[in-house]
Order: sequence, then C-alpha cells, then structure tokens
Amino acid sequence: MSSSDILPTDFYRRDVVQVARDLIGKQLRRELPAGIAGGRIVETEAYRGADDPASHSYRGKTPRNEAMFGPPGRAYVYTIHARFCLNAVAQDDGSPCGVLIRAIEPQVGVDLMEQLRGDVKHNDLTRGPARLCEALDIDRQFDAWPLDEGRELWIEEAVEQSKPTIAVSPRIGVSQAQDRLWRFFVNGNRYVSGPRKYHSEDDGPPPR
DNA sequence: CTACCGATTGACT
DNA sequence: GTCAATCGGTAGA
Repeated sequence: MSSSDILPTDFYRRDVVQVARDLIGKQLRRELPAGIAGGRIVETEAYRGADDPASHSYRGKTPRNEAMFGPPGRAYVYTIHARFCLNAVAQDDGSPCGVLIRAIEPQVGVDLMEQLRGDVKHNDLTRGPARLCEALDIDRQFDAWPLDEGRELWIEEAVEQSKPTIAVSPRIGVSQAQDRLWRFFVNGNRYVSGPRKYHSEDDGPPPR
C-alpha cells in the first residue's frame, strides 16, 4: 500500500451526494494501539445544508455541528442516544454537507474490533453507524479530524477492481425528505443496516 | 436552570 | 415486527 491510496482532499471537495455514492467500496482504516482495524464501506448517507431539513446543519451552526461548516475531508463526529456516529465532511462551497458512514464490512483487525464491541453476533460487529464507531474506538476526539492524512483514522482507495452493485433508498431514521434517495449501499451485503435489498439505481422509482 | 428529543441500539413478542 | 433505555445538545424560562 502506498500513501497515494489515501483519498485526497479533492475527493471530498465535490457534490455531497456524489461523494456518498463514491465512498461505497472504499476502505475505512483506524490505527489502534494494538494494530490496524477497518474494512470496506458498504453503506452511506448524504446530508446537505440549508436546503436539507434532515441535516444537522439545516438550522445553522452550533457548537455541535461546527465541523460540518469546516473544510472538506474532515470528520464530523456527533452523539445521538448516547452513541457516536462518523461523517465525512464534503463540498467546499460554503454549504455544510456531510456523508454519514452507516456500515462497514469488517476485513482488517477483526479481533481488535471484537474486543472493543464485546460479546455480539459477528454480523452486528460494524452494522450501523454507532456500532462501527464502537468497533473502531471513534469518539468525539475525532470531530474535525483530517481524514486525508493517513494517520489514526482515514479512508483509502478500494481494494477491488470493479465497483459493487450500488442500491439506493431514502435515508434511515429521518421522516423528512423521503423523496431524496440519498442512502447508498452494497446491494444484498450482510453488513448493511436496515433494508439490504431495495432497488438498483437502474430500476424505476422506489415503492411507496 | 429545566424540558424535550434524536442521522440508535438491543432486548423482547 | 415493537418498544424503551440513554444522555448530550439545544431551546426556552
């Protein structure tokens, strides 16, 4: 692996929906005291700014969501229901956008992640935004962390040659903007949270 | 200060 | 499938 495999800032400096789609298949990496852990990103969601009522940044800047207003390529870590969730900040046009990493497929340092998660079913190891953060020991210390420098916490280029089949759906846990299909996931992958088979991007509109 | 609630999870029917 | 624990962030008195 060379350092050029780390996703550069410019990767994130694009339309947030496109970034969310392109992050599927990429490799999330965490450097722990005992070694490297991580895996393949299999589920993401895009959150936009002032025009997206489901976004944390919809009602303006607060101490909590400040990282979303910062430069692209940084992390935005927030807490909900006493748990942590990881976003990658995207775009660079003054609009506070982020991509929620909802699930990864565990591939590297599985034993390390199992230790951090405790006694759970293997399938639940990293299935869900707060579960993967627990498995990788990601907390508020990584809020605004640069993801493009290849240390502690970063995202690398995909290992596989071909892109997996990507399905889309409305975002999970949000009641607003159901017409925006901004959730992306590897179709049928067992580590995807929520519906794992919805419809391919080539199909027609989703069932209501 | 108090009150409300969520981009969730895990236990349970 | 249903439901409640849990606690920091936020708004409002």
